[in-house]
Amino acid sequence: MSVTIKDVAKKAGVATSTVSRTIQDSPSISEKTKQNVRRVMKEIGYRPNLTARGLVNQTTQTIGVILPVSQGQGFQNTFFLSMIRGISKACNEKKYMVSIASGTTEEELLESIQTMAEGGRVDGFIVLYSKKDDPIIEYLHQEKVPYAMIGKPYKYENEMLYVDNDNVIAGKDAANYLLQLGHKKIAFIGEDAHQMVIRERLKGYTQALEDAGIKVDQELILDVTLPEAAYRRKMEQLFGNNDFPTGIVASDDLIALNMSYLLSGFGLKIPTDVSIIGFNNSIFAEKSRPELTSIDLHTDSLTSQTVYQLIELMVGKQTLAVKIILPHQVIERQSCIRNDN
Amino acid sequence: MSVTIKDVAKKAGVATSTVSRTIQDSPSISEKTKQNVRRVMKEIGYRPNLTARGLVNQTTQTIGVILPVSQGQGFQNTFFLSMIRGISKACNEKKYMVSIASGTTEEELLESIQTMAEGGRVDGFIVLYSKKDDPIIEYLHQEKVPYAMIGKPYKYENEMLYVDNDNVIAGKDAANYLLQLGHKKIAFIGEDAHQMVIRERLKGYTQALEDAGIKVDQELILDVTLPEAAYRRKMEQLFGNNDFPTGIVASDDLIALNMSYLLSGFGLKIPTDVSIIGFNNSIFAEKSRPELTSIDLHTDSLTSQTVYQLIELMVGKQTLAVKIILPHQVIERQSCIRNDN
DNA sequence: CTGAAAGCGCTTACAG
DNA sequence: CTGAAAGCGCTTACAG
Repeated sequence: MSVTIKDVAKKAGVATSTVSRTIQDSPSISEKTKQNVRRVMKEIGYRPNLTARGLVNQTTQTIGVILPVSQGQGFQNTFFLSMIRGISKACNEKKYMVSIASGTTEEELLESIQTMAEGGRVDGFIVLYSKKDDPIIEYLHQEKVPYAMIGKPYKYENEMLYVDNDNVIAGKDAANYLLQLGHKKIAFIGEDAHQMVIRERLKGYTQALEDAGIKVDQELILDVTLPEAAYRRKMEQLFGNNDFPTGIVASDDLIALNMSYLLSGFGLKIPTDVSIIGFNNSIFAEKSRPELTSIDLHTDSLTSQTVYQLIELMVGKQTLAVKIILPHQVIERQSCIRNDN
Repeated sequence: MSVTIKDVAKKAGVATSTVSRTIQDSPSISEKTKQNVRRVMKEIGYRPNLTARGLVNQTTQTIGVILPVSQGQGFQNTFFLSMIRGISKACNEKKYMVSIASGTTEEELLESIQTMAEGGRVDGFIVLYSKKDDPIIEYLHQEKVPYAMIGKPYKYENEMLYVDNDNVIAGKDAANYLLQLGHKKIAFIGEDAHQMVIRERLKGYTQALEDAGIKVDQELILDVTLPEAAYRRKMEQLFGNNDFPTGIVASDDLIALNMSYLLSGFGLKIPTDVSIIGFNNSIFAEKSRPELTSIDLHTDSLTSQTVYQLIELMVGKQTLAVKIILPHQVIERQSCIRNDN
């Protein structure tokens, strides 16, 4: 139905191969012919059929993005969407397309990834999460499908491409920021301790406290995914009396936001009573009142670097297991103040 | 590199056409041959090359999902991700893939959509937003690319496929819910009045109040996208004295969540002082404390219906401009109580 | 019930 | 500098 290379060739009075070569701007075609062909292409509105091109080149110019199996990832929502957007942006620039692989169960996800990979619909994948014993990673690895991870791998760390922040140091910096402001009793609130990111940030938090000569109290560490009742009890324990923590490291801006509301239930205000610092420097950090001090992770570079590196890998220019660690920085806003008790 | 239909044919001692037909489970092939061929396929790990198939069938089995140009859509984040997940789920089921079209500018978005559409990489699109004078819609319409909208179209309403809630009635129901609880002074907080959804919900809110014989006070209507200072001033005006609204209709759960925090700044508590109802019945409604009463919009059906209908349209089984309006319902939680002043 | 052949829209050696 | 031909991995009339 649409106009093909043949139509262009006929109308321009050349062979299809000549048209193909001018599309690729091959130096073996004279400038004159190229111009003529280009004119015709414009005239009849030719657009190359990417499917046909893909078939002969054995390449699809598309990257698959793998979302974690959906469940309880509530607070991470915003992170994934910005990842998708960032990847999409970098891909637009490189003339790649992006496909989404997602599923309600691990089987569904794997199935979808398999048909994409083996059906030749993507050249490679970007995995947006990291967890232990992940059959998806196992599959990609076994089948030697090109892939990259945003985050820190549990396994194959030295054999795969990944882009990440140093979340241990980031966690440390968050805690240090509060320590430096004079806070002594600092809590850590995270979502789902099984996630690599959270574990690392928690580790950094722990180190910072230890380095400051403060004994780490397990009671100060809270997991949002705790059952309702248990969570409520712990909150009561922590903030229900006068000896409450004056500082909080929240593993995510949204968690910080929710936290501030919960605190108001105990009659505590941010930052007057409690200082809080989040991660991601997301839109929520800017939109919440007071504006949230947050650790910026350069998510833009996270996505663009991943895309560029993965493309190198896919076109075979590079086979090394490159790791890229991006810097982070504290963005100071209004949710933290000095505490000199 | 990978195993093709030819390999299967040779090993099974049949022609490639026979292999192709057994893949499609054609009735013209004997059960015996099919079984033999299937065995061989399994044995040597054959997976059809979707690109090749797409080339001959002139179909790609993929749906493009169009995200709005990114800017200030903060609170909607969660909505788009759940749409992507829902679409992906329905597509997995129907053996379709999903590609993402997104851009930082309208030009970038359009460009990306064009190469997808004209490059033959998608069979159709789902548009996840609705706005006035949208060049994207214009393009899709002119070029007769199959597409569907989730939401209510500004233009071509009678010529296109869309799936939506009745947001006017939903807005009305939200306001009525509060009215019925005895609230008289009810505020409406929304994000970006240019969006169709918000306009509709606001309209419903207005109607409900009028129907109840309450004059609608423009001061009670707040737009989150207002500049910082102006927003703060309006909040002060509304909640800075004793005559504050006792009920709030928030156009989104996240806005409601943020609102509750802001209110705590005025010493007001949910639901003791102010009752609040949100939209989307999102994870935030469940996770916030108190749990949020919210209007469920059946987002799952929103996505699945859209996918099914769009597929019908793409395969040409249907050319009508179907509209599907999904029901909604109030999910009662703990953020609203009676008010008998 | 099965196979040989043409074709989907491109690209790329190979000749000239 | 340009063209004729083969081929990427499939599907589908057309014959038999």
